[in-house]
Amino acid sequence: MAAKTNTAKKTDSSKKTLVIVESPSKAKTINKYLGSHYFVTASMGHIIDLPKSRLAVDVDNDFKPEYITVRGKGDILNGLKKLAAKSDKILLASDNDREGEAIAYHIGEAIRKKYPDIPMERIVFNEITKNAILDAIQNPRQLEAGKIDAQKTRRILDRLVGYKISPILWAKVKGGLSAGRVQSVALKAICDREDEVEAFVPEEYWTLEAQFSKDRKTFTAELSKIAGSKPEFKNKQQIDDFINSLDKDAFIVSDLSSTVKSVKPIAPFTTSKMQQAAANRFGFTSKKTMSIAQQLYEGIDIGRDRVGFITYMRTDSTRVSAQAIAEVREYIGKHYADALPEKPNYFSKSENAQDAHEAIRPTSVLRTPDEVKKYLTPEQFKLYSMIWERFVSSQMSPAEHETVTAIITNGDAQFRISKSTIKKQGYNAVLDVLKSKENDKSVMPHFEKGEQLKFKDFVPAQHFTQPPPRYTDATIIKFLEENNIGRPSTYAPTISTLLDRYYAVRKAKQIMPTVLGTLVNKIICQSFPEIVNIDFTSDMENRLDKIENGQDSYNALLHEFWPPFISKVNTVMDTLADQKISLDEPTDQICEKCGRPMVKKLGKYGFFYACSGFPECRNAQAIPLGDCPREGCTGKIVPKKKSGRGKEFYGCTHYPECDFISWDKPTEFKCPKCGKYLIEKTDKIHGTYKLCVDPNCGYKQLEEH
DNA sequence: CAGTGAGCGAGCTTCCGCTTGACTT
Repeated sequence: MAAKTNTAKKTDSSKKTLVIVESPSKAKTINKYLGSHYFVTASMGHIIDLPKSRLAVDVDNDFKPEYITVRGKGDILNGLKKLAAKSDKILLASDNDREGEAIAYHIGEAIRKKYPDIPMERIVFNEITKNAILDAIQNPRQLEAGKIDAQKTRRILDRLVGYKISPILWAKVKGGLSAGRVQSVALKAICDREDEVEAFVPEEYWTLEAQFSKDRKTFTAELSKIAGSKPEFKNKQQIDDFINSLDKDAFIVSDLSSTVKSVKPIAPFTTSKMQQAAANRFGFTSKKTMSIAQQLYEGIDIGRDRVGFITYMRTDSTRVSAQAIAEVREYIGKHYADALPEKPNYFSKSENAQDAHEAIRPTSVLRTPDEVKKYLTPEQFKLYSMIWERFVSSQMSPAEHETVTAIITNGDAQFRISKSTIKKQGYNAVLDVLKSKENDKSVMPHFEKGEQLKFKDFVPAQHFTQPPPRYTDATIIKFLEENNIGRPSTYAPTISTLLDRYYAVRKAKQIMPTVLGTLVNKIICQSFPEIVNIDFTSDMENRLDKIENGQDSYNALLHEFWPPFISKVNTVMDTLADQKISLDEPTDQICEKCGRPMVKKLGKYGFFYACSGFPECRNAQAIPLGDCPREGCTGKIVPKKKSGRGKEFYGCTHYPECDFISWDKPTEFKCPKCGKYLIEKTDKIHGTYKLCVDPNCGYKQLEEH
């Protein structure tokens, strides 16, 4: 009897508790906190989902979804089951948000099918600290049906929209195209902006500055008002007339004022803000930013240890753990004592943040950029420095700027000159960017009120109004985030989708629609205006919140949405004519074989030049990326592949007469030294830099920043 | 780590949201 109890006890204590999280890096960290009585492992995101190959939603049967194990995730699921068999308890610890709840539910169900008796609990934490994890384990809860239902509804709605509208595009335009709740809104924004750019008519206007001398120095004031309103000069005649109307001996300093402005530091990074800042400061694409951030998150070798440098990089929260606040306050107190506020700064969270993770911040502020530079690639260093600076500054005191302004009057005309100085550096002390801006070079002498000034010259300047800027990675992400469309994990992939489908191209950071993108957008806007209206997603989110709170049944939204939607889909499919407008774009190339003009076409591998005489003339050419650098060769460099597969390389169109060949893709830039094209290289010492194709030339252009 | 030379135009596709490596000389 006693022996039996003993055995049972022994078996029990030899079993462990299984903790399942989403990210393997997170699993590693938590493993360190929990020790040997726990298995901590990762699901790597969703493992159960709708199959990719068919709709898999029974629209006649209450929208019952058909869920399967995601392709390629079978091994992970089996691994989880194996660990489950060795465990006497399972803690479902996926992220604390709508998707995480669904992941927990799916994993729980899959394991329960095989091992119905292992007890399971749901635990959540929104920071990866030892205390937070131990606290979560002490306070398990049940799965939240509302969240799971909300996720299911979201998933099905997106499936119905995407898989019902895309086939219309296949039928009416061409195969392989796609539409969806998120990508189609992004495409519409890009097309709308292009329309504005095209419709824009620049208007001429003139501004006026006046130069004076005082104390043997020249200073400049700009015309700010005439008779109390903003000056408007449309042409040279108008500005000349105005200049002639002024009395050059009547410039009087009429007013002096000074204002002190306090500028608060901004919140630490969320995903979208980090992507925007990295795009604006370093010109990184959002894809590149995320890949570098992933490296910093997963860990960098420092000596014999490997540590994660930043917290999780896909987040919509600006929240910071108490532990990190304490650490950064101690750091600020030591290094910037006069910029340590009495209390920590808190930043309100965005309305729709699901708040499963902290803000993006360094895992330890003690790893200063300078100290860890030697472990990082140049690009990792740039991104890490930016994250570190933003976080430290976010917990510092405001900066104070003083602006002194003098108003100079002449009749009813007012000129002004102002100069800003930093009174208190505050959080700026830690920001590299702003340090360089400090030396304001404008001259501002000391004035007395009523003083008459010694006039020197007028400087009129011609300007033209500028069109609105096209979207960039930074601004399209800002647009999506502000309208709560898409999530931190999808901003970068959404841009990639638009580029992969050839709906848009990126030229010198600007995102512009192609002929195809414009056509697809036109069809969707005409046939499904409600889907690409930004209210569609916010209305959906409101309904999902109600489902989550139990105020709405999970499929009421789908029952309302579906009948008018599918009837519209059917009508459009039956009535919309094939889009016969040609997607071909004219070029200035002439066909070498028959002399007809070549056109730019879109094939399944991207754009190419083809003879406009197709099918009589089947001449086709790759799009040249630059001129052949060989001395005396008039060929062009085009992308090539070994029998259609493998890594792309670049060769001369005059092959085999010219055998120039290279792995390096030409950039759009020309060498300022010899005129041949530049290539881009990345290495550990210089980061990404441009280089002349011709090693004999040797020109090298390192990136600034 | 080195390695290199096709063809596209009509042919089976697609969503959003979680998460990382992986096709195979």
